[in-house]
Amino acid sequence: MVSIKEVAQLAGVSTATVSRFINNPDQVKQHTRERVQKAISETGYAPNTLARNFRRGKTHIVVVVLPSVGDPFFEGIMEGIWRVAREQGYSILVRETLFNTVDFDEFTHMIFSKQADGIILLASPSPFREGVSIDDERKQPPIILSCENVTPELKNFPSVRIDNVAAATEATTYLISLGHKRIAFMFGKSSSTLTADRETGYRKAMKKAKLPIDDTWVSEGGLTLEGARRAVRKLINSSAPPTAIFCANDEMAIGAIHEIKAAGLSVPEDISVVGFDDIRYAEVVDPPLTTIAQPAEEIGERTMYRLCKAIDGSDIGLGAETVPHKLIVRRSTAKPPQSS
Amino acid sequence: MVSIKEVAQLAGVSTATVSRFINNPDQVKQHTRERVQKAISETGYAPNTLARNFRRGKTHIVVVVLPSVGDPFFEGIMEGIWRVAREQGYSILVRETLFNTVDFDEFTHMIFSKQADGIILLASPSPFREGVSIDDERKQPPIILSCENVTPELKNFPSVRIDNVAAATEATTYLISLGHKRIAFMFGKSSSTLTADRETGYRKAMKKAKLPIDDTWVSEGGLTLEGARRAVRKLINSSAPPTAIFCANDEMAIGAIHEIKAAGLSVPEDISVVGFDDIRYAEVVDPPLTTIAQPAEEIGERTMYRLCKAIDGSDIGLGAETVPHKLIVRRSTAKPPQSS
DNA sequence: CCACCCTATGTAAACGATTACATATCGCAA
DNA sequence: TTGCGATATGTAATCGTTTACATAGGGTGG
Repeated sequence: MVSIKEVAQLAGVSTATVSRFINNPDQVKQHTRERVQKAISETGYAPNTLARNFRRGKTHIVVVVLPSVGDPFFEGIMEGIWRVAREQGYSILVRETLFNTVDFDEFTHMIFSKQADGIILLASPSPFREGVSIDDERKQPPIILSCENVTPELKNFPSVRIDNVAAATEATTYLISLGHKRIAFMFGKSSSTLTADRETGYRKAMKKAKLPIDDTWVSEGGLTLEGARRAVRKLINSSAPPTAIFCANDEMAIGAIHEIKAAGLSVPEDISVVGFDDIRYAEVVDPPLTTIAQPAEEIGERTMYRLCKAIDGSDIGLGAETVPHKLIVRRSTAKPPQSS
Repeated sequence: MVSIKEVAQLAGVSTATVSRFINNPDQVKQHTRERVQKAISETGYAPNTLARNFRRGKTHIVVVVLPSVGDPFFEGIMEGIWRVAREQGYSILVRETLFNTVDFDEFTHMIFSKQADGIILLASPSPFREGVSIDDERKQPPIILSCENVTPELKNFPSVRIDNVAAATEATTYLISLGHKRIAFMFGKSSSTLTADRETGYRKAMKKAKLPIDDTWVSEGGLTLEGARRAVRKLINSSAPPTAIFCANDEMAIGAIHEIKAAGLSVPEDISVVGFDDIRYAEVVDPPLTTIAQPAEEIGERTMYRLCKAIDGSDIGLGAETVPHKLIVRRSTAKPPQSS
C-alpha cells in the first residue's frame, strides 16, 4: 500500500506538501501542484482513511439503531438520514435490535471508544442504570432519538417526532365521528413512549366522547403482522367484539385486515381498521388503509441535522422537536354495521 | 479523553502491559492484572478504536450496497449478514443506491483507502471501465455479490444466489400446467443478470411448451409498486391481454394485483399473478401470493462468510454459490377463465 | 539597498495503540 | 551456588496523517 511518504519522495516534496495538496490545494503553488498530482496518479495513492481519522480524532460514522430495517416506515426515515449524512460527509452504520432491548451503555461506549461520532436511536434501549438521569445539565454525548420509540426514562432526550397523542386522538375521533362506539386499540411494546402516547390519545378521545373502554379491547400485538393476527382472533371471539380497531402501526393494521377477512368478516363493512405511519403498502392493501401519515423523510433529515450540530459541539438542548402529521382517509373505515 | 498512558501511569506499569491486559490477559500476572483493572475502572478508560484500527490496519467495517432498504426482501438478507457480522466482529455500513447506478470504482476505492475491509453488493454498480475484467487471475479486492442483481459484466464475480433461470422456469411451468397460454413477464432493470436470468427461465418454459410470446407481454416496471401498476394498465388494455402475469419480484406482484382489482378484474379468476422472493407481505395480500421463496437469511449468511474469508486473505475463487429456492403456491393463481 | 512581511515549503512532533526486542525476575536443576 | 530457561514487564519504534513551527525566498515600501 503506497503511503504519502512515497508520493512525496516521487514528487520531490515533503509529506506536508502532499497533505496540503490533498486537503487545501490553494496553499500549494501551481507548479508544485502539478508535480504532486503526477506522483499521485503514477503511484495510485489513496490517503489512508484509518490514519486520517485517527489523527483527526473523528470517525465520520453515525450509528442508527432500529428494531428492524424491514419495517417500511423506517425506510423513509433512513432516506432522510442518508441525504443529510451524505451532504455532511458521514457514513451510516446500521445496528438492528430485532426488538430485543439493547443496553444504552453500549452506545455511549461506542462514542467514548471512538467507534462512532454520534448515535441515532429509533429503537428502545433498555432503561437507564440506576442513578443516571437525562435531565441534568452535564453535557450529553451526541445521541438523539427519532419517533420516540423508546422507554419513558428518555422522555427529555433530544428527539424529533410527531405529536403522537394528538395524532392518536385525531384517528380515534375520526372513528367516533363515523358512529363507532366500540373501538379497540392494538399496540406494540407497552414500555415505549411511542405506544404509550398513542394509547393516551386513544383514551383521551374515548373519554371525551364519553365512550367506555373494555379491557379486552386494548391488546399488545408486538407491532408485527403475526402479532396483530393473534390479537385480532382474540378480539373477534370476545363477547363484545369492537366495530373498529385502531392499530399503533400499519404493519399491524395490515395483519388485522388479513385476519378479519380470513375469519369471514369484511373490512370496513363489519370492522373498520385504522393504521399508523402510512407505509407504502398501506395504499395497496385491500381495502386501502386509513392511517396517520408521518413525514418520515423530514423526521430523518431533522434528526440527522440536529445530531450533526451536537457532534460539532453545539448545544442542541433537550426535548422534542415536533413535526406535523396528517390523517389519510382511505377505504378501510366506514360507518359501523347497522346492528350496532 | 483518557488514554492508555494515563492508565499505565496510574497503575504503575508500562503501556505495553496495559495493552496486553486488554488483548491477552493471560500474559499478565494476576497481581498486575488487578492493579491495571483498578486503574481502568477508576479512569473510565476505553481503548480508542480509531488508534487501534489504524495500528492494526483493519477497519472491521463491511459495506453493504443495496438499492433500497425498504424492500422487505433485503431484510432477510441483512438479517443473515448481521448475524455473521456480529459473530465475526464486523460492523455493517449500509449504502443505498436508490436505484441509481453507482460507480464500481467507488467501492474498490473504499477498500484501498481503508474505509472498509470488504464490500457486499446487492445492487447494480455501473459497468466496468473498459479493459477491466473479472476473469483474470489477479487477486480481487474483497468484494462479493448476492442475488446477482447486477450487470452481466460481473457474472463471474464471487456471489451467492439461487438458480434464477431454473426458478423462473418452474414458476412459468406451473402457470402453464394450470392451463395458461398467454403469460406475461414483468421485470425491473433490464441490465441486471437477475432480471435477465428470470426472463431466460420464462422464455425457456414458454418455448418448451411451444407457447408464443407476444412482445407486449414482456414489460419493464422497475421492480416497484408504482412501476408494476403502470405496466399492468398497459397489459390489460392491450389487444390480447394475458391470463397470467409472472412478476420478477413480489413488490411488483402486489402492485399488479392491486391494479388488476382496481380495473374491476379479479385475481385469480381473470388473471393469475405469480411473484418472486416471498416477502412477508406476500402472505397477507388479498389473495395471498403464489411466489418463489428464496432462503434470504441463508444467502446473507453465506455471502458474509465468504466475504470474511476473502478479507482474511483466503482465495474464495470466482463464480456463484447456489442455494435452493422453492415454489410456494397460494391463491393468486388458478386455471385461466373458460373463455380462453 | 534594507527591513519587513507574506507565501510556499520543509521539519518534526504529535495522535494512541500495538509489538518486536531488550531486560529483569524467578524457579529449578546441576 | 551457578546457570539456564521460562515468564513477566519495560523500552521504544512504528503505523500514515496532520499541523505547529521553522525557514527560505520573493516582493514591496521606504
